[in-house]
Amino acid sequence: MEMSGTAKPLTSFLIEDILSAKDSATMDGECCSMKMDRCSPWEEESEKLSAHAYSQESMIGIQTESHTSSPGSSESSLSSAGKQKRSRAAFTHLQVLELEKKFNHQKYLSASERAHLASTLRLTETQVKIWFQNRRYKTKRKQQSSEVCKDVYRAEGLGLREDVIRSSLISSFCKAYQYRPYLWDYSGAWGPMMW
DNA sequence: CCGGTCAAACAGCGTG
DNA sequence: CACGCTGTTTGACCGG
Repeated sequence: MEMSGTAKPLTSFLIEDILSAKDSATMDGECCSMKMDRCSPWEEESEKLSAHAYSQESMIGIQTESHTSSPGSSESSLSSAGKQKRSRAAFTHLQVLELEKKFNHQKYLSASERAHLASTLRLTETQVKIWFQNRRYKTKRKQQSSEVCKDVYRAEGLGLREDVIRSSLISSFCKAYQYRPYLWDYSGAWGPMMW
């Protein structure tokens, strides 16, 4: 497995900038206990996202202690109590944004980069690892499906024009990401590539 | 309320 | 053993 491992730590200054500006007020107070799914600093700005992030009240608080960054041990707390419900943490706007930025820079992280990113974002290393794993898989699937789409549309029998193809792709993209505005933010990878 | 969609977490397997 | 890939499960959101 080749790790790129050479990209500059673009994340750090961005995070520190934003955290120092926005975060110190909100995040340190009620979230110092580090329920990671409760620590969105964007609460007042994005009702949808915060609703998503904070609706975890009803969920079993399995994951809340998990960012002591001992990967594998704390996160899979299904085991501990036998059969607790799996908790599904909703990462904050900021966390996803920075993960996306990092991902656009490099698709693979070395262990040290992952640890650094995890601590910067106040996630566990496992969460970062899984996020990158899922992200790579999603990117791959999206590429594959968009290629299939193009192939289908380019089939001569259909006789569809380029603008029809484009608007179709755009509309599906819009639909897919209407609730995740942060995903519009990046300029790399498969963003422009799709059209 | 229901079905579709997204995404975090997980399981299973392969690789070095 | 750690990590990756792939597919699945699960929980939350949205629109109809």
